[in-house]
Parts: sequence; C-alpha cells; structure tokens
Amino acid sequence: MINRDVVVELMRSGNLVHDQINSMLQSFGLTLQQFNVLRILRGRKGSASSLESITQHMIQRMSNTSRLVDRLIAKGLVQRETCFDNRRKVEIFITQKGLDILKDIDPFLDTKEEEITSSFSKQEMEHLLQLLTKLKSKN
Amino acid sequence: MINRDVVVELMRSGNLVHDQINSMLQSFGLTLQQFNVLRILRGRKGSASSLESITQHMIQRMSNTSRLVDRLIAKGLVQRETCFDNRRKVEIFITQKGLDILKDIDPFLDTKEEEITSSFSKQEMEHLLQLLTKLKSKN
DNA sequence: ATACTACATTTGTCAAAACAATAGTTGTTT
DNA sequence: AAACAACTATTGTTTTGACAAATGTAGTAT
Repeated sequence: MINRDVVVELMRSGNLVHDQINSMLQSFGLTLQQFNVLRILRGRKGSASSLESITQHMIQRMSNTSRLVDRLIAKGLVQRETCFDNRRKVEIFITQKGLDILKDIDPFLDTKEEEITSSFSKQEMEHLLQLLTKLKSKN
Repeated sequence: MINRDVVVELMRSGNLVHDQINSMLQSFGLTLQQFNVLRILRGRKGSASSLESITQHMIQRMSNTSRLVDRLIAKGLVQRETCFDNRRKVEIFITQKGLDILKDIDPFLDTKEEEITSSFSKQEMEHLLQLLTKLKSKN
C-alpha cells in the first residue's frame, strides 16, 4: 500500500533529519528545541518575546517551552523577566553568551544541512518542498 | 536557503504525520510506538520475538523498548517469557487481546493514512517516495 | 574451575513531548 | 468593590527518547 509507505517514510525521514541535526548540536550542549528557541530569540533582535510568541513558532505546548527556557537560563543563554505592562506575560531575552554560541554553531549547521540534502539536485529540492507544502496545506 | 527549507520541512512533515497517527491511536489508549511493537509481533504470527529483534524494526534503543513492553504487559496486550534456550534472551508474544485491539485499529489506520496522503496523486506519492528513499540512502 | 570477553536485557538519569490542572493577572459586568 | 470569565504561564504526571551503567548469562581460554 503506497499510502502507508508514504506515511511511514515521512516519519522516518523526519526522524533521520532530526537526529542528524541533534547530534551535531550535542557537541555544543544543546538540543534541537533549545537551539530553536535561541534562534527565534536572535531573530527578534533583542526585542522582547513572550513565552506564547515563542511557542507559536515551535511545534510545541507552552508548558514545555516554559521548562525548556528554564534549562536555557541555567546555561546562561537567555534571561527571563516578567513583563512590565502585563504581569501575566514573561519576556525572554537572549544573552550575549546565547548570541555567541549561535554564532559558533551557524557554520556547522550550514554544513550539516548541505550534507543532509547533498543527494538532491536543486530541482529535486524544489519539487520535494512543493510536495511537502501540499501535505502541510491539507493537514 | 533552500537546503534549510528542505531540512525544516522534512522535520515538520514528520511531526505532522506522527501527530495525526498518534492522536488517532489515542482513542485506543496506545501510543504510536506501542502500536508499532504490537504490529511487529503480529507480523511474526505467534513465533517468538526477542527484544533485540523488535528493536531492530523500530527507530529506538533497546533500553526503551524494554520499558515500552512493560506498559504493553500492564495493558495485557503482550506477554514476556525468558527464552528457554538462552536465558539472556526474552521472548515477547502478542496476546489475543493484543490481536483484537489491532484488528479494531486497522480500519482507522487505513482511513487516517489515506486522509494524510489525500492531497497527492499516485504519481506524486511515487515521486515523493523516490525522493525520500534517496535521502535515506545518503544518510 | 577461574578469569575474561561477549551478549541480552534492565535500570538509572536527564531532556523532551502531550495533556490536565493550577496559579496569578487582567478585563468586564454587576 | 465583588464576582466572573479570559488570559498567560507554571507545575504535575505519564510516556518517550538518548545514553551510561549495571545485571545476569553464555562462551572461551588458561
């Protein structure tokens, strides 16, 4: 059954890619999710980020992001402050140390991503993206 | 950067599919991994399966399969016996209750898989499979 | 028999994900 | 002001995952 094969292979491929990126990040003491939070914060360029707004960019529950941030704080990579305007909210900032580690990681990530996709031509990548987008829009 | 997009979308798609299947299985009180173990056991048609041989068919560490089996035993879906020939080994069997629940799930899984892939034509599925296979062989 | 290595599984630990429940804050209505 | 609902985040619990270490068993060499 080709339906089943597609479903299974999609999950397998996701895991494969996840594992490869994850094990690269391991040498920096970060997990993929922790790294993702850092990248989101860097993208905000110092402006405040509530937990909720971070969570929206991740495939995650807010409760888990909350604890994930705990670990980043423990590593000194981000800071947490209650929002002045709305004390229900929490503002997360990336620290200089956080920016530094991202800068260290960047080239390794680039290499890893090229490595993972090295079996594809540019056309194949475009086609693959198009197919995956189709999947996403339906689901 | 298209490399990055491909990498990100592969992970996203994997998660998407995983979540959809998982939430279908939830109504049966099973997780995807538990379900996978049951299916592997059913495929063996009653003949013995060591932990190791089960693990080989899953993307997993044996230590985790060990605990996973604990939970299936707690639900009465499988049985564990130490192997007569080699007491280091453990033989896992699926119970009738396990077979029954699989039989209940089968049609729902079929539907879910068709649903997930419904945006694709048969040709697109074949092409997608081919691309994912290419990814796998390189990585 | 003893020691040593290899094998198969289990246990421990920490990070993570899903989900429910709780806590504190804010806004609105009365 | 008091009551109530909505909002935002945290905490608790269970399952999973990666990895290291421990346990018990089997095979082999001395």
